[in-house]
Amino acid sequence: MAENQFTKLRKEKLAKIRAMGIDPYPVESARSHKIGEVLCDKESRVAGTERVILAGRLVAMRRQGKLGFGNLEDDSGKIQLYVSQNELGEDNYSLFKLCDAGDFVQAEGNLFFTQAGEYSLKCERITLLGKNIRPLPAVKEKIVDGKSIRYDEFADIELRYRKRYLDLLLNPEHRKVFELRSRIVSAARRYMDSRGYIEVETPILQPLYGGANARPFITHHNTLDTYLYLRIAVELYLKRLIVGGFERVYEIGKNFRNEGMDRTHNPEFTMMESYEAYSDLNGMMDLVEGLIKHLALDIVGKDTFVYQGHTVHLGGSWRRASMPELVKDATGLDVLTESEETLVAFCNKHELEIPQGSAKGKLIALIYEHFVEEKLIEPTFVCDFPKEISPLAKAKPGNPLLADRFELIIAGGEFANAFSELNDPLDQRERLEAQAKLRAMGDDEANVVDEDFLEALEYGMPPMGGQGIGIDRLVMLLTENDSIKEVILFPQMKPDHN
RNA sequence: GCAUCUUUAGCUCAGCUGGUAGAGCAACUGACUCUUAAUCAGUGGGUCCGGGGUUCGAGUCCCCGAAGAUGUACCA
Repeated sequence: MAENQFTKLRKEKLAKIRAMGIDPYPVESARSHKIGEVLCDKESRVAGTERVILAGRLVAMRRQGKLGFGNLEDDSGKIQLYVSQNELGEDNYSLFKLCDAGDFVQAEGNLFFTQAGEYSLKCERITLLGKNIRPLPAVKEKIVDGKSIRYDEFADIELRYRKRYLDLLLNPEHRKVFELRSRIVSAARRYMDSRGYIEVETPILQPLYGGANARPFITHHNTLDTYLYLRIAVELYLKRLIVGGFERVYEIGKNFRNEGMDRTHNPEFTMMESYEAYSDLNGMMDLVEGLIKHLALDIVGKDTFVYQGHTVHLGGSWRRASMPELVKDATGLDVLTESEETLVAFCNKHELEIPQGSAKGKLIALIYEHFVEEKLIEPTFVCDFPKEISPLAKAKPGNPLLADRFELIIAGGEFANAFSELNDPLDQRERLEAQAKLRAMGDDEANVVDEDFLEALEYGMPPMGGQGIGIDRLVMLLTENDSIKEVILFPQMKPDHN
């Protein structure tokens, strides 16, 4: 960014400060209290003679000649500084006069109430800890009846994403979203840990990618002179760990999918996947429902959320429904008994675009997605997916056309995906080879055949349940944000050419 | 990807049927020893998102492009 009038003036101040023999970026600081600490027990602190040293960012200045007020903020709170030449002496006060809103300072003195009754630090010494040379956007705040009214709010959405540090600094409600995200993720870890799961880390750079239908990012390793893929899912590696004898594993981490970006998609996003030996689809429903309810009720503290224009209730017992029945209720079509030709005709009639190489299973999913999914507002486990589009899931007992799989739908969107995992190595090979044929026919999101994974299965894998939850979307719901960019600190943005 | 809207000072915004750019805050100078959106007086500050075009004249009209938002299609 080019130098502007502001940075030029502040660099001149910097030179003046240095000419006074003061280092504007000293190594040492000596904070005795966080601001939040001294905001408690105000009366007794004022009555006593306790000296405190506070440190933080100067966020506002009100100067009047040989007296001035500033607001000092750290991550625990904000307090007013009372700065007078009488207390500081001329030299130190002249340093204060060179300070700007945005500087980091250390202030030493006693706590007192001003004539206006505001709890403040009466400064006896101001030390500069870090000079600012680019002014912060001038947001002003007034407290009326305990509620904050902000003027000239830093509100430009694009700037908020591109300069997230300013958003966090100037918009406390956005900082709270990320604090809550952090608590949600750590609570999810504790929830899994307390159920005997161990957290693992598997490769992000993979020689083959798999575990989902998606196009990958490709990168290159110089020393190996080989192409690698950024993972699109962790499924196949976690299953290898179950083969290796771990019975309960989970991973929370980034996946990368080389696809479009919009309100609910970022190219890199966070998933939690878990696998549990000797469990199955029902076990996964209990796990997912228990986890999300715990996060809502115990961490966020409520069970009703407004999301994407809908009011969603997470309390109560969640509905478990069958995809073919849902489709039948919505369209009258019995997708299990109707012929593929009938389904094609139905899709054509409703102008649903049929992807290349779609067989019956894909048609059923297509019809479901258009006529059912977006209408499912309250949490619903949609079971009985077509087996054909579930290449890593076991067949449903008693119905070879269906998979023992569910997706959790809330407010018309997918929040989790789970199966009774396929552990028959020969069946798995057939399914992946069928996927490879789809690829050959032009479906570039179909799975690839991972021989190393198939070999692992051949050594034997116990029956198990596995699930994946999209963490970003869960945080969107739990923080009531309709855009994924609001819950990712640094969302992917196109280069800014201006 | 397509459609619509937005882009003007550091921030938030105004700018009419085309006439040569404004406000508040921030900044700077001065006054001010209990202010708190401090106040008062004064001053400076612009690639009007970028590039073309029409016109005597374009922030404004037309075309191309960029970024963002929203809707829509596909993927979590």
